[in-house]
Amino acid sequence: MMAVETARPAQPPASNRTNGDAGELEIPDVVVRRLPIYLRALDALTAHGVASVNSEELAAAIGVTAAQIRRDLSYFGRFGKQGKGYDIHLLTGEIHRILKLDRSWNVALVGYGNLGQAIVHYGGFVPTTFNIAAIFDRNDTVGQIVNGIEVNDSRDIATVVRELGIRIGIIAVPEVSAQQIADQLIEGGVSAIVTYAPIVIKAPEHVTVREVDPIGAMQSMTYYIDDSAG
Amino acid sequence: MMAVETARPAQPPASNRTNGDAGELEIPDVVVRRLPIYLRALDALTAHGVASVNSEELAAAIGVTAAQIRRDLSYFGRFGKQGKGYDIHLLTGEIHRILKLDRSWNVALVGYGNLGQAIVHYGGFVPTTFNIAAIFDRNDTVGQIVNGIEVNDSRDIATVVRELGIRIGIIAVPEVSAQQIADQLIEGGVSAIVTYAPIVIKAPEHVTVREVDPIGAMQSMTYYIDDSAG
DNA sequence: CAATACTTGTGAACGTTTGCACGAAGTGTG
DNA sequence: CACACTTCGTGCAAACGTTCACAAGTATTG
Repeated sequence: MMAVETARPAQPPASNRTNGDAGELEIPDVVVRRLPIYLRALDALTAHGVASVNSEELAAAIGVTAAQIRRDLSYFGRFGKQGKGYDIHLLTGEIHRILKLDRSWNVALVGYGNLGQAIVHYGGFVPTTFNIAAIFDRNDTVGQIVNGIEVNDSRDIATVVRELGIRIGIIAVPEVSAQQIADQLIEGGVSAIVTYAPIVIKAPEHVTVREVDPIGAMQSMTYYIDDSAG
Repeated sequence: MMAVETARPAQPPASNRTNGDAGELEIPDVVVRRLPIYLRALDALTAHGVASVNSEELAAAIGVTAAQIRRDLSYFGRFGKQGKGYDIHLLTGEIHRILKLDRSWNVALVGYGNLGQAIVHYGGFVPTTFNIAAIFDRNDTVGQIVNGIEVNDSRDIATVVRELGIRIGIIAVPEVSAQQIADQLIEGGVSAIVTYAPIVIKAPEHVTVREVDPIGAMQSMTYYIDDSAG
């Protein structure tokens, strides 16, 4: 797939670089986006019973350079050990902490059509990290009970989201209403949005938007298909 | 969503830069990935009855700079008109041609679980551009007729894909078997793969792989969520 | 415990991508 | 048809991201 993402230069610790000492560096968004990939590779290694890994091995597993991995991690601290590599358990923990994945996040899903249902029933959600805590739709699915929660009317997004303190939204509705849904989510206090609608969502600075766009991905891949041969 | 993509420095026309004249320039993959976004914005404008647009307006609609749009398009030709802007119909046609979207592509879908079904029933497929021509699965869905085509057994991927001359594959299966599926698609002659499985797919140079990763997107967004308040 | 081997973290070099700013080319009006 | 206005396409420079290469630290072996 492909992503059109609201690029963000990173701001979290953002102690305004007083200089000298250990002034928190500005962390590129590309780096932040790679951390989940490292996490997956580490999980796979753990599943294979490996306990330690060096940057070269990890790089080979992911398909990047070892230098990139070392540099990426160095933005956040010194997690490796010279002559040895990285302790997988420790590194996994550190990345979880960095990404704030060492807690549970409630998520609001808007749109309970084919796609929304596929998302809800997706088993791959890391169980304790993301938890679909509210579902919204407009049609006859409203009122239906799914996974123990009731499908709400889309009109109540802002209210319900605010009540539940939800900070993450997933938009799985047709493109026409996507911007409006985004606005309501933001009004409700959401500050991270994953959208499947193929439009550019406008959002204020402090809201991160990531677009899931398989069609765009395909459209850009055909460029590379060598069609000369029959 | 988010994408871990096999970055490709572009190679298509790739006349090996003899120099001087109009030597086809090496086109950055970032640029190619932005073209579908331009296309969507242009479509939206057309739907609003607009016939002509300048780089500044287009940029505002997408959320990028006007210079970037002009530069991106300049890689492929001179589609604008000074003092006037771009003719939307013309530009749309050019981008379609560039991305080879001025024809129909058959696509193979592997995995007919919740996700696969959502993909098949997704109305947003530009009707004539991408056409799901083969579906594969392993379970009891094999033999079922969907949209006029039969669900095939995953074991026959390479054969069927080759017979139908399919060049694009979508992987919507659990992660464990994803690499194996990719291998079979490639064996069948596919050279573009969109995968929803959260693993890094290994593929030869000439195959483009784009990963659709909503979970990764969420995991990286939590980094930016300011959780200090409430 | 000295010598050898390994691997990190990072300064500096490099390559890529973005944005500025302006000449050239077009439009439109009186 | 001359002049004012608009907007593209692009040379150039700055910003950004990646990779090289090596000093410094850690492990291992005889």
